[in-house]
Amino acid sequence: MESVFEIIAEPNRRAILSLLVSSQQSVGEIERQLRMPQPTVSKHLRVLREAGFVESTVDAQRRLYRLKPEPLQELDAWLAQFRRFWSAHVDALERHLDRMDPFTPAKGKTRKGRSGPNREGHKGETN
Amino acid sequence: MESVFEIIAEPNRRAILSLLVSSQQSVGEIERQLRMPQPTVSKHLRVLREAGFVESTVDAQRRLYRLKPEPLQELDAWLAQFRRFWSAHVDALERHLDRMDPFTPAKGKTRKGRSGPNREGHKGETN
DNA sequence: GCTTTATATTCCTTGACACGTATATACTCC
DNA sequence: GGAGTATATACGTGTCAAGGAATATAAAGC
Repeated sequence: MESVFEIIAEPNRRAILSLLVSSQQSVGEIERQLRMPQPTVSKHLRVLREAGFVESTVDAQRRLYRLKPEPLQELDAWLAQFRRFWSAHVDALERHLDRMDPFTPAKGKTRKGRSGPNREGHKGETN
Repeated sequence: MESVFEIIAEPNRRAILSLLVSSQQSVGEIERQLRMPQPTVSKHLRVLREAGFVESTVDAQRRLYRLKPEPLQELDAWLAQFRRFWSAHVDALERHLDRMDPFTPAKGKTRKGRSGPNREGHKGETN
């Protein structure tokens, strides 16, 4: 249970994070809004806390939990390497479609069959 | 094994994705570059393919795998909800530091003290 | 057709983790 | 100080996925 990625793999934890994005919440509030048993909430909060996703503040018997940005930024940083790719991909797709159908009325969808070669060295068919 | 998040929780799968971002690769090339057993590569590729992260192209006995953008964009979309938060957080942190240490030479910016109340209702100490 | 090369799949074992239930800790208020 | 409230932890259990080893599928070339 080390990496940022494993932490957010759990749906309940993602729900908690999404809930905390608006404002800090006590354990009880999370429990009620997400309709999950209190021990479950506490356990997930523990994981999130130890991974640096949240921090807690004591208010009498309550603990107020709020988000910390660093781990999510780390995730964002990992994702960054793919952004270049997918913008390039959109361009390539557009060129590809252009080649296939020069008469597409831009945003229209009346595409017809094609006959030209693939871009790049594709030698077979997509699975 | 449904969600995008569970898919990328696995380190080897992330390695494969990172490898494919530069260009498409055959199973053997992935196997050699990442130094993992071939069945492992094939199994992870299967997961990635079924989740839409990659697609494959047949080239004789080889299969060339390449990235598909959609699942990663979905991840990016989820992350988007937190971006607002963490830009706000940077501002808050700066105000906080201002308050704590008025004399920090902080990268050339002379910080001055302040006196206003905290934002939000913090009532205790951070753990 | 047989061998080599490339990839996929099956079977088995193991470990991690999420959950429920029960209990512990801690604070408040009367 | 005892009851009530809020949160954390411990323990036992079931599930599921990752890994290794062996094998299956399939294409290429001689």
